[in-house]
Amino acid sequence: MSAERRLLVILGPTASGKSTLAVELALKLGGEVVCCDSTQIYRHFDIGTGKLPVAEQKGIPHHLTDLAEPEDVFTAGDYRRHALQALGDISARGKLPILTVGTGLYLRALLEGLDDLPGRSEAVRERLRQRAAARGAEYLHRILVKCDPAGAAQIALRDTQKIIRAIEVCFLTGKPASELRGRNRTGLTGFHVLKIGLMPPREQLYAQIDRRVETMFQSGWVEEVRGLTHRGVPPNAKPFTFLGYGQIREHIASPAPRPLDAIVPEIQQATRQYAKRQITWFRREAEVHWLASFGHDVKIQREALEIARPQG
RNA sequence: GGACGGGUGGGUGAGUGGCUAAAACCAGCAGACUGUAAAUCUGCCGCUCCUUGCGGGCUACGGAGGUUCGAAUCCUCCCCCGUCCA
Repeated sequence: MSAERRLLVILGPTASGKSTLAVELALKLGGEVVCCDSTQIYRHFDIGTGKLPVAEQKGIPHHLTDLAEPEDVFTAGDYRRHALQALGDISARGKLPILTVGTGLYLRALLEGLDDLPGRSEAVRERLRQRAAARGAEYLHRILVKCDPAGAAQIALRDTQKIIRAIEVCFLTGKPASELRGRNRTGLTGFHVLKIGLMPPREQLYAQIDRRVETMFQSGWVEEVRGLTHRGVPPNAKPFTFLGYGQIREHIASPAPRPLDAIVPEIQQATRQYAKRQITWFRREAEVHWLASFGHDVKIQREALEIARPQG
């Protein structure tokens, strides 16, 4: 039996410096970076999703970005499949995979696996959406109560998105979704996982977020979006739901656009709220070595290296 | 100087005598979340006390008085703000 392979996980809210830390650690530990971010999956959406510019990658290979076209719907299941492949490849080359995690669900899907459930069915969803439009959102919840009472009890009346998924699973399998949960789930095996979490003080994080959004605009975010619309990416493409992209798209498309001065603070605010949701999720993550500052902080980089360095 | 309109909790803003610590929305805080997850959703949100309860007390709708059993709501005066007429 060969020595167990290792996986280093770096998680933290947006703007906490995960990418920078990952590159520094990769340089010292012979690693390659694997992104775990639901937005960096999409091609051509670069600035606003915070993809690390090639110049800052310092020659370290980065994986699992730019896997999907803007019109695609990429899901946690898709991510899991790609990630397993990438981890295997990197390890086979004798390199250390370093996962930078912004999307908690994707991390969980990779580490703990997903239940063996059918994927989305656009046909089923379309039918349900039509019914919801005709009969009201709470009508869907009543359908769910009929096909999966236990599951319905766990989902809020107005949480249409989760209700639709639960009904979808019922329709596709003929069984209540809640009954199928937790069976046949296989997590990641064969890897020793080490998690490092970045958690700067809230005030500093928020200030950093505000600065980062400004920087994105200075780097040509608006021009990027203009290019996307010229290229014909439809307004209802999924990536236009990502922070900022929808607002900027509208700003460009509107005959009477609101000034950027009004839009920037809104995007900063939405980003802070997003960071809070990430923090809520990550707090529950087990066995994380938490570091209370930013990944670009040299002191933190040293601490992280101490933690990550293989023991004796 | 005159005529209107308006001043409500961190913000916008509803409320014209009791059912109002005051709708709704936003912000803020906390939380949930296994195939859209940068999504979606939930709770709290004046202060305070305790036996934590559809519990008690206090403060609150520009200011000061007044009417009333009872006022954010009615009256008087004053102070601000906006629009219009001079």
